[in-house]
Amino acid sequence: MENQVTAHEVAKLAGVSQSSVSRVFTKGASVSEKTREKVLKAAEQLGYRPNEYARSLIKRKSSLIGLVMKGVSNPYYPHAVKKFTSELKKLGYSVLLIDTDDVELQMQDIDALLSYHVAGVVIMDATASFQTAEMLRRFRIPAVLFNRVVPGTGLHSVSCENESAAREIARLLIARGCKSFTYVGGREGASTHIERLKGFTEELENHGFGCQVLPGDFTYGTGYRNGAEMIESGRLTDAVFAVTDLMAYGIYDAFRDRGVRVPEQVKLVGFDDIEMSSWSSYNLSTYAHPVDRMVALSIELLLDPEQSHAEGEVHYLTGEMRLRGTT
Amino acid sequence: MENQVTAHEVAKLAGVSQSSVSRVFTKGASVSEKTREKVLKAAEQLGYRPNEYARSLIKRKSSLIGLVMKGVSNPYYPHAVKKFTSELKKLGYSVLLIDTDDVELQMQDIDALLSYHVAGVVIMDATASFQTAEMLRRFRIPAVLFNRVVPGTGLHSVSCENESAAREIARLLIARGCKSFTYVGGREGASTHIERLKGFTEELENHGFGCQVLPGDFTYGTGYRNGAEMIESGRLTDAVFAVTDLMAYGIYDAFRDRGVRVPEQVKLVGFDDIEMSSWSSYNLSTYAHPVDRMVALSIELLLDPEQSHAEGEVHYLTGEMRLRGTT
DNA sequence: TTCAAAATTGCATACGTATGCAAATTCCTA
DNA sequence: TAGGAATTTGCATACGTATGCAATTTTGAA
Repeated sequence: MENQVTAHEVAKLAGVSQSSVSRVFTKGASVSEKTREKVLKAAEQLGYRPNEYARSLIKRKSSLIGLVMKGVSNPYYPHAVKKFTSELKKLGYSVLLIDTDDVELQMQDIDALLSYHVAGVVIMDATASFQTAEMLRRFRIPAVLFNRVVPGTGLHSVSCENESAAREIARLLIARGCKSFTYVGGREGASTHIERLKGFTEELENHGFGCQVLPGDFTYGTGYRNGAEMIESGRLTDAVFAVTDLMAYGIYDAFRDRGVRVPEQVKLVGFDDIEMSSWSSYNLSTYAHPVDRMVALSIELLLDPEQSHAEGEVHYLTGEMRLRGTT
Repeated sequence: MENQVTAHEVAKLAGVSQSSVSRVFTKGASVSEKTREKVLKAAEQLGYRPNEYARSLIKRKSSLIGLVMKGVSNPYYPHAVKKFTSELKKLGYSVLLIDTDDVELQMQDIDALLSYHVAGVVIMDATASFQTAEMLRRFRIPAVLFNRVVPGTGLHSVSCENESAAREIARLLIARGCKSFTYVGGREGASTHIERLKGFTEELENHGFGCQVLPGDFTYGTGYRNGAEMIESGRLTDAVFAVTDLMAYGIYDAFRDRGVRVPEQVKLVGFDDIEMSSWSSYNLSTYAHPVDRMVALSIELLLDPEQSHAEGEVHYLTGEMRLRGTT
């Protein structure tokens, strides 16, 4: 950085003023074709890049978007992250990554977002939501909760049609002739868990069926334990709906290890459609998130000033059922 | 950002000069306890955060580290990413994420790294290495290749003891009584592939054994196809070593689908020890990367001026064998 | 060819912070 | 209490770029 090439040096070499150099690199500014060529040639020769710090400072506008996640619990997120970075890059934004579950660092993370005056924040981590949301509101930084809904924060949410998807799954299992049902859930309070539980149990009730509800936390391990316990306590049902694919794998493996066959004895459905679900070891029926559309909408909400300063709303997008071997 | 609170406003409220405010937020600067308190109080009241753009500009030093990855092919990387962000945050750095496999955006990605004059770059993506490495050298930006070695770039590499680990795996399989061997590889040219292949085949040769080598690309799908083909062409061996866990899963599933039992008929070993390997559906024997130490060393190399400007070296760290159900 | 309109250019300044320097204050010792 | 050393403070400036304004050049029509 000490040997930084500046617009002044480019200007000198090109025989123009610093302003002209700046205008060449500022879209929407007017420069003659002749100077543009001279400047670009000199710039290439020197390896000039506009200094983003000076630029953001003078424009009073950041080109960074904060991406807040916590750990790597679910392979579903890396896909979304990649989509975000690609799409944002096309719009000229870069991504500031916040990814830790160290509570002591959380304040530092928020500081970073504020120090860089990020143009917006995407939150993929529920636990950070409350503290962070407050700060974001205070500093009027546009924010979107991705795949979660946290009532009362006033932030925009972009989520999947969890409830109606869960209803669809219920109807599917009924149509397959199942008579008894289990729902294995996620962390208490998580909107994905709440909404999927609601849709599933209500739809079953509409058709005159009850539902066994088991607690979970979105992890494979807990899925496995739930699956094992269902068998050992004799509470196995005709159908199991797991709140995420990851938990479904655990349940499936617990069944397989104990000789319970899927789908012959039990039908199993997950949620997310992460890559592994199409692997032959699981071949899991599941509900696919409309990830690309969710990302696109999130970005739109963040960057449209109309939207981003409006009171937060919840946007539910429709995904698609993927029928595979477990039903 | 338009309603940015500046050091001047804090200074006015606290009744001191802007310089004093700056000194309170600059570590190593000398301020009296009295002014510090006044300033901190005023700062909190106004919600002041030093503007990182102005700061980086005047100090001519970035607090950003670029993290370059490509897609999400291997669940191994998210763990490393998280570790990087946490450790870097402790040192006062934030992470600029580059994550795309869109070739057209690659130049823009490099521009971003240069525009922000990142203090260093961690590269987790082999394909970007060549183009990017050249740029990084030209602009004297410290860089570390993580889990890959690309000869001739002059960049530091932090990697796992692939070769000796592969030898250890060969000896293990021999000790288990295997007589015929297969190696299923990764993308041609990838250092992890080359080194593991070399260690494995050489050690087998030392003991008088040959080895069938099958081409691969690090993906589950190709693992599966290789596994299937081995059976269908009658070239199944006593032991199979896959270049990554991900490929091992594919091979395993192909075997399972065709009634070939692991480990009774075939012993199977992977590499990486990602979380799934301990799941009961695979319970895969594998070699665990020393991820934490690899990350720590990478950061050390990046931030130590002595190291970062020295000619790049390859640093191999020792991991640990994880014996599970497939051997 | 001439002259007004349009386009382009350079000058000067501002963004918010860090820091060398000199002035002001505090501290310590005699 | 005096007076010199040490600490703290404010002033002024610089970092590299974008942009309003005025000066200059180019364009186009008569």
